[in-house]
Formats: sequence, structure tokens, C-alpha cells
Amino acid sequence: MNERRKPYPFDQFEPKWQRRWDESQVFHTPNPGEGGFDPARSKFYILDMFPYPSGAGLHVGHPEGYTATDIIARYQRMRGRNVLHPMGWDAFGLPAEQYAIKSGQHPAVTTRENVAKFKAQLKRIGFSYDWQREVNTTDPHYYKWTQWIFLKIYNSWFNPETNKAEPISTYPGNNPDEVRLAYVADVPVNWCAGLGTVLANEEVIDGKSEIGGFPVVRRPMRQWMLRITAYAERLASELDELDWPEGIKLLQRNWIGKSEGAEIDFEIADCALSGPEKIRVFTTRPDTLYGATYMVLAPEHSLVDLIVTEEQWPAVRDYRERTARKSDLERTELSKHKTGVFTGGFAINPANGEKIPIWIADYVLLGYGTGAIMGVPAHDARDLEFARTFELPIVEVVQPQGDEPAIGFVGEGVAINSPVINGLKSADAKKALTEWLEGRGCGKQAINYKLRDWLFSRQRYWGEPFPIVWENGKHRALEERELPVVPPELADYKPSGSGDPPLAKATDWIRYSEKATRELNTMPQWAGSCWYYLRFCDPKNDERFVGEEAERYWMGGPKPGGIDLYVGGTEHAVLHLLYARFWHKVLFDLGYLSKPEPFQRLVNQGIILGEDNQKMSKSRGNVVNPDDVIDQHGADAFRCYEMFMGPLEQMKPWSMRGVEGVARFLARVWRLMMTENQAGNWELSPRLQEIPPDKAQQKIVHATIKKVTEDIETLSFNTAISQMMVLVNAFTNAPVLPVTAMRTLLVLLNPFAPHITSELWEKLGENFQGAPLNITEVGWPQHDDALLAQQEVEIVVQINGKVRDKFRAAMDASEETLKSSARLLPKIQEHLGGKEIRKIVVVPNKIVNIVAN
RNA sequence: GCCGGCGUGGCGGAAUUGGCAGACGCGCUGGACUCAAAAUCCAGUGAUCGCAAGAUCGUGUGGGUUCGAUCCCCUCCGCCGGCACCA
Repeated sequence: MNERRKPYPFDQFEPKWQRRWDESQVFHTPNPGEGGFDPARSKFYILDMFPYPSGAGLHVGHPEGYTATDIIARYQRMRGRNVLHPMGWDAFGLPAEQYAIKSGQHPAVTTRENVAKFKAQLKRIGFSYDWQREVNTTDPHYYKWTQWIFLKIYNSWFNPETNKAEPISTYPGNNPDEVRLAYVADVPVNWCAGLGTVLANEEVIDGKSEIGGFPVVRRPMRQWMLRITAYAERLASELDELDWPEGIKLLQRNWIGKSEGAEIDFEIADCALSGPEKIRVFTTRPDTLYGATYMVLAPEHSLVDLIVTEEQWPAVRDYRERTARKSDLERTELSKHKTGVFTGGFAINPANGEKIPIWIADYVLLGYGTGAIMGVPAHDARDLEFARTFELPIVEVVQPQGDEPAIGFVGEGVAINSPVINGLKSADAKKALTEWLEGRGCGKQAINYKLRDWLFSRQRYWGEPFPIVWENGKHRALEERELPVVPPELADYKPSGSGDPPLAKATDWIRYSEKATRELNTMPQWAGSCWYYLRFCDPKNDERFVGEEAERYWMGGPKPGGIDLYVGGTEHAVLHLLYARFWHKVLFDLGYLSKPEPFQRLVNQGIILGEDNQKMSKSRGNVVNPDDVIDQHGADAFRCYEMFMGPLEQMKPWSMRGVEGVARFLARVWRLMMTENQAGNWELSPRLQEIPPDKAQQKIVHATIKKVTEDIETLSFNTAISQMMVLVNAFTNAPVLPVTAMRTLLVLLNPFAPHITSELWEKLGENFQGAPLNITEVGWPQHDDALLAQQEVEIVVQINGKVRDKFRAAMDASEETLKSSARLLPKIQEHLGGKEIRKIVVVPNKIVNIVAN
């Protein structure tokens, strides 16, 4: 007999319960207005980041967050709330397309297979999703509305007066295409030849593509952009009210990168050209204007052509060409030392009227601020390096408060050598100088953001087509009734390499009408995940992206964010979480949504490492497959181990031994209530009896109710499980087991291990009355503080902070009583010897510390 | 370089308005059961010294505050994550 006997028959009852849940649809949550909806209950929307269904199937990292949310979903149902707990598929993406390129198989086929695999795996873990709400971003019924939302964005503009998005019809200007929230622009983009597509800034890491690690180069291309920068201020400030980890908020704030300062206009000296051209710079340190001894423009700056002199022209042209050829990677690597070229032109420092040389250098970026800076070498590290390289003058204008040298001092101090603001502290000097400039019409207060507009088009097949057609070189939106725009079948999905999208090959499909042709780009993978949480509220609605009542109910509530808890990985801290907030705010502004934010509370689960403490990867051979774990130890053990490993948010290594330990715990729970008869069948333990628990048992049961409840609320699942282990250990050798105590244990354990607890609950019900037959109908227990109260406490006695003895004393005994009892202890007397007591510190119910020498 | 997080037994981790460090689990050691093994149950398990009672040391390093510090402050070291010429 090779098959090792299971320590308890999970292999029989786990599939049984999963089938029953499926058949009875117990975890289906009706919407308001539907049959079975109970308006008396409050809502709880708990969401997982939906996965990309890859061919590799689920790995143990996915179910970590999913188990956490499942525990809370089941817990909240038992607390009597209407719980929305859905799952779906973020299924547009590169692997399916690349597989299609190789095999010719349509990506939809691959996707369908992978989804089936993922779904089967998730069901095997016993998650309580409402599968009637399943969504798939590649389903035309879904992406119809993704395209619809794009049209809303396209047909809106951001009104700075009202600080929100409005329909484009309210725009008073005469060229609405200039202000649309979705627009076309010739912009320097991140072109990735390896992937055959452009990428968003967020998708480029160290000059390489986030996916695949191919080199990325800057190249001007005509692309769709979303005006996310209009929302920079709100995206940053409205983070304040959200219950997110501070670290993630900071990551987003840094990405948005707000900085306050001033814009200052420098006149061009000896300008041979007609018209008073000026060069505008942005600075966060207007107080250092007197120290500006030169100026630098980005090589691509449009004014360079106007100011460069005859004899400097060859050098400038050469430098520009070299800069253009550099990839982002090279530009980063070469950032160590400064390069640049003098243009031959000069500008006038508006503070002191001095003539300062204008340079170009690639350390000044076209995309940030105005693409031009004033060089203040004394008080900026980069400017100092540049000035030293090219021997430009250095003028100190800030006096440090300490004894550091003024040159190279970048902190705040006192203004010097600056007639208008001398003696002022930096903060006041900034304000004073900005006002002074404003008065003379050559400067004003300004705010800048690092955030760029979102490059929203991709040269791919497997993505949402844009609901846009082109006619006479102009873009135009399709009508709502023309949605969804479904991509054509193709024989060859390969990108052309030139930047032409694969859709260019579908010559029939392209032709929209006699005169108009379709947009050939597709949307990036982020599009579908920007709003899937809304679709979950009402996934089958064909009239609207989400029904109004469903949206109000599930996405409503007293807080700014509608979703009560969102769990997922940190890798989405600035991508998905920023994009989704942006779309949400646009839809909110246009009146389609109840709340300005989507995700009220966010929790990031930590990465699970392999047993070797390394990141799991195929090449290392340390990947753990959930199916194998479930085969051996069952779904309940798998779930409990995932939670018992350590704090949810922490990175931690997998351990098969650890799984065994948790499986042993569940087996002990099983054997607590079941025994094996001589025929080898499990039957109810004769130790179970309908008697009240004794005092000690009652105390531990209520201590466990308290601890497990609190720990679920704070997502401290590991310590909740420990406490239940303590309880089981305490009952393991009891001659008689009170049924009520066992029932409480089963309810507490149910969210963690739903199968074994359902099975045992049912077995108990067959022999003992007085409880619902199904554990899902049971309410969550409440602990009784009176039962936890102690009459006696142990008092620790220390001498000079070292524990020397302990004694028991009545609860809330007076300080005097504790003092004298402690001093009378023989061990204490011995230790004190001839020492003189200088002081006695008493902490009631805890400690007596005798200070002596 | 800048920003953020973390550092506790052989291992995963627990403990915080500053009050018995090491809960729970793994591993290990011994015992019970067994012809034997597995499984299960019981006991022990931070280090050093000691037959023992017990003593001393101990939460990355060094210092400080305090009757008392894993917890608060300062210094340094290490690891992880993010940003990276952002003017």
C-alpha cells in the first residue's frame, strides 16, 4: 500500500463542500432590488486585485491575498453584512499575444483555456467568491464599456475654474481638441523595439521595458495621451483621507512629485531677432536668483534655434544629435559627469541686470518645468558640477546657519549678496523675491509636477481598439451605439517593427466608410483594470457600465472611498492604483459615481519567497504549486498555512514543514471531535457531551473569541491561528468536551478552514440539537468580558530592574499591600541583604521594582 | 545619492501608551505506544557556567534618557523596496 493514509479525510469532504457551495450558490450576493436582498444589512465590499491568467497557472503568491480577503468575507457574512466578494480576469496582455505570434492561435483561445485553469485552481482552495459576478476584460460585453468610458474621457475637458472634468460642450474656446482629456500628440515616447510598441513612463525601469527587459529608446511618435496631469493636485491631496499604508501614499506622492516655486522670465541679450523673446525658467529657489550666473536649456528646447550664434551652430547641432541618439539607459548611466555646449547667446538676469551665458545640456529635461533652468552653482549640486566643468562663475547668495561652507550649500539659510532680500531667511526670501518679480512683470509663483500625461496607446493586437475613426487627418469619436468595436481576426499578429500596429494588416476592417479609417492603436493593459471594480457591482448590465442603484449601494458609504478593503501587491503602487483613481475621478466629476475615490482601505500582501529564501522562479526551481500542496495536505491546511507564515504584509519564505505543522493542527481539531472505530471509519467522539464548559474552559473559549475577532479586524491572521491552537491544545486531553465550546471553535475557525469546520459542524448537528444545520447560517460569537476577569494576578518582583521573584495577589490590590508583600518574600530579603532601599516603584497588577544599593 | 521599511533562538515568527523577551509553529532531544516503523501522545529545548538550587549574559553596533528599553532619542552597520540629473 503506497498511498499514505490521510491524517483526516480532507480528500473526501473538501470536494464535497466545494460542490455544495457551487450548487446552492450560497456565496451569491443579490443586488438591491433583486430577490433575496436584505436592505437591513450594511454592505461590505472586499476586493482582490484580479489576476492576469497566465499559462503557468496559479502560484502560491496569488492565494496569499485571496485567502486573507476570503477570511474577511466569510467573517463579515457571519457578522450579518451583505458582502461583495468578486473575482475576474485581467486578460488582455502580452503573453497571449506573443503565443499567438508563434502559434497563430487566436489569443482569445489561449485566454479561455488559461481562465478555466485559474478558475478551477481557485475553486479548489475553497474561496467564497460570487462567481455569478465574474468579469473578463477581453469579453466584448466588458470592453464595450471600457471603450464607452474612453469616449467619456475623450468628450471631456478639465475646467480649472471648477477644478473638475466637464463635458466638452461646456468648453468656451473654439478648438476643443486642445483641451480634451484624451488627445493625440507628437511626443517623444518610449519606443521598445523588442516589444514592438511604445510604453508609458511607468512601464520603463532603468531604460528597459518592465516586461521582458528590452532596451527602450526615446523617439517622437504620434500617440494617444490621457491628461492625467490635470488631476495631479487632486490625486496627491485626496490621498490624505484614505486608509492606505503611509509608504504607498508616499510612493504616489513622490511619483506625482509636486514642487512649489516660481517661474522667472529672462530676457535674451543683444537679440538680433525681432520681438522681445524671453526664456522662462522654473525654480524652487527664487531666493537664489542673484546667484544665477548662467542659464541652461534642454537640447530640444524650441528657443535654441533662435539664440544660437553662427560660430556655435556646428557644436550645438552635434550635441543635439548625440543627445537624441542616447537611450534612456545611456542617459542615466552617463549622468555621473556633466556635458553641455555654449550657444553663443546671452540672457539678462532680471535681478541684477547682468549678462549671463546660455548653454544647452542634457541634464536639463524638456519635459519638466519649462525645459530651461537658471544655473545657481553655489547652491545646487548639479549646477555646481556643471559650473566647475565649464569654469563658470560661482556666486554665494545663501549664508548657512551653521559653520558649513556656503559654496555647495543647498539647504535653507539667510540671503546674502542679494540687494532686494538681504538678511531674509530663505523661506521669506522666496516669497519676497517672487513678489518683487511679479511687481516688475517678469515672474510669478508656480507649481510643477513630475507626473506626465499618460501615454495611452499601444501597437498591439490583443487590447481594446479605440472607438475612434480618422477623416481628413482629424480624429472623431464613434457613437455609443457603435460599441463595442471588436478587433478583426488576423492571420499574423506580429508587430511590423516600424511602429505600425498589427491592426494595420486588417485592410478591410480599417476601412470604416468611404472617407474614414479606424484608429489602429489599441489601449494599454491598464485600461481594463481601471474600472473592473465598478463592473463587479453590476456585471451583466447591458444598458449602462454599472447600474445607478448598484453603484450607489456598493460604492457608497460615509468615507471618500467606496471599496471597504482592497488587497494586492505593492507592484501596483504607482501604476494601476494611480490610473484607476484618475478614471474614477473623471467619472465622478461627470456625475456617474457616488464617491471621489475607489479604494478606501488598501493592504499590500508581502511576497512569498521559495524555501531557499530566494524569489520564486522557474529557473531557480523553487516554485511551489498550490495543487501539490492541496493534494498532500488539503485546501484548509493550505489556506491556514498561508496565513500562519507570518504577518500578511511581510515578505516571508515558504516552508513545507510549516504546512505539515498546520495540517497537524487541523488533524487535531478533527480528532478532537471524531474517533476512528475498529472498522476504520470515523465517527463522533464519545467525549462530546451536552454539558456546560467549566470555568477554565469558558475562559479560554472567550479569550479566543476576543483574540480571533480582534486579529481578523487587524488582519493579524497568524496570531489568530496561534490562539486557536492554544485552545485546541487545552482541550486535547479533556475527558469530556462540551458541545457548545466545540461549536464556538468551529465558527471561529470557519473563515480560515471552511471545509473541515463545515463537515464537523454537520456531524455535530446530526447528534446534537440547538443550532442551525449549516455553519454558514451561524452568527459570529461575542466574548463576555465578565468571564475573562481575573480575581488574582501574578505580580513580578524586581530588584534594580531584574526579576527576582513572583507572587500572586488580589486583582487591584493597593500599592501599599503589594509593596509590603514583595518585601516580605524570603528570596527578596535574601537578595536585599544589607542593601539600603532607596525607592520602590509599583505598577498595579503588574510589577514591584525595588531600587536598592 | 535621496526617500521609506526592516534587523528578536537552529528556522518562521510573538510581545509596544516603556513593565516577566521568545506565545504559537517548525526543527531537535528524551519518554510512552509498537515485534518494528510511521502516525499519535507526554516532557524538555535562547546562550554560558553549575550535579542542583541558581547565577551571568542576551532583541544588528555603540552610546543616551529611565527605577525599568525589543519598544523612546542619537551614531554606525546590514538587508529589502522605491526614486534617480525633477531645477
